[in-house]
Amino acid sequence: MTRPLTRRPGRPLGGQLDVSRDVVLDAAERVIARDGSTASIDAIAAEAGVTKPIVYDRVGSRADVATALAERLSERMAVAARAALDGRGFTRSSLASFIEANLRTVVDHRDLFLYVTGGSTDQTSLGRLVLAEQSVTPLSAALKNWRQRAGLDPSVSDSWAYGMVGMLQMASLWVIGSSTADPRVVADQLAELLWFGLVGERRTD
Amino acid sequence: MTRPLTRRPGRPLGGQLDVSRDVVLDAAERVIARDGSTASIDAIAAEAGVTKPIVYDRVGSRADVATALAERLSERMAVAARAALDGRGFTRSSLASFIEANLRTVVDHRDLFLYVTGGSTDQTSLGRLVLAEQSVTPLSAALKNWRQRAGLDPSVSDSWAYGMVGMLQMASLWVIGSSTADPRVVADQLAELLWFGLVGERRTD
DNA sequence: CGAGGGAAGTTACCACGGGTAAGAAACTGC
DNA sequence: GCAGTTTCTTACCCGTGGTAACTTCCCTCG
Repeated sequence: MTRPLTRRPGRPLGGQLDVSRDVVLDAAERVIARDGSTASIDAIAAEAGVTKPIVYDRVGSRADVATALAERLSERMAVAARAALDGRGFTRSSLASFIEANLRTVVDHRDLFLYVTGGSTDQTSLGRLVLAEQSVTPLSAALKNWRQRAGLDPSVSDSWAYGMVGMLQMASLWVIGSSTADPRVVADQLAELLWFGLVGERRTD
Repeated sequence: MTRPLTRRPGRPLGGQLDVSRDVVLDAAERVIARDGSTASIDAIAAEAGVTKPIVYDRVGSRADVATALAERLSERMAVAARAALDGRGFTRSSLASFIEANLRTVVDHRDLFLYVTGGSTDQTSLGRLVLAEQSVTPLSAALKNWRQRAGLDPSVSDSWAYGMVGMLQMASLWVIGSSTADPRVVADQLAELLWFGLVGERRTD
């Protein structure tokens, strides 16, 4: 009766695991930061010290992992944006700060951003929409609120929110990939465009 | 000496194939339109009546296929945009037409758009940048030219071009996925934003 | 006209990633 | 002590991108 050379399936000898959903997501972030945005579920599980089915149990499929990380990233972006605004009113300068904070957050989490906006298996692009909506929804609400107070047509809020988020995402991608684009300058130029429009003359609000 | 049940590798009996790069890309478009944006290389090859290595010989890797199709799509968008403008000057109304033409082109080629902007294997998102640049480059040039003539700072052209393309892509994605968003309305609202800016009062250029 | 060599394409294969099924040890309650 | 459940692992399946091996055609050259 020889012991098999390789262990057969079965619960290991150690006690109960204490691997929460957040521990798995933390591991995912670490491995993405270390190995890039192509991190596999296996690698994430290994980093968390567990195996693949645990990831599926605690978080879900790869798309679910991406969505969960998207929530973290957009939350971080919101925090940075709030810190940059810091009670200032809605001005051209504060808009530039808002954009710059978003760009810098993406630069600081380069591979996480790429993982989240990048490839999944099936409907990748529609998955990207899911991420975007986490930023779009509050932005749309803020725009609608502001337009209503100002006596302007609030129905533009959705289009504008999607458009602005898309603008930010593409600018982030550009800044990430280009060595010449400076976040501060890009943010200022995009603020110029959004604030005054293509034909707007420069004012000093 | 029995003949093997399955053919071994080897050149087939028929004459020379006449499958050009464009034939493969045509097949790719058909299968994407039929089966959705998750079409595999195998499926593309089968649709073209050939096998996988032919696709690699004529076009290249999956990323190369996506890039080639991106060229086709952006060319089609440019054609539609030119037709929509049709010699009109640069006005708010023509801007709306330009945006609407782009949105409608994407809607008409829904799955092709998703294939092209969607998942590849490695650096998906950076691949998306490659697609975007096909639209960004001419747009940036046009913006720079126009700003210079108008005596305005032309250095914003790159930021603005990337931002506008990102805005268009995200709006397209939204329109594709939403049943309520109407291309004409969205285009008009985005034109409003881009033309006058967030705080611009409405004029009637 | 026959042999040799490249060109052209097919089959078969590999690696790898997402996702799941089967199974063994450890707890739990009686 | 012992059945039943829980918890986790190993092992597996399948699809896809990408490539190697190999066979046949065809053209050229002696």
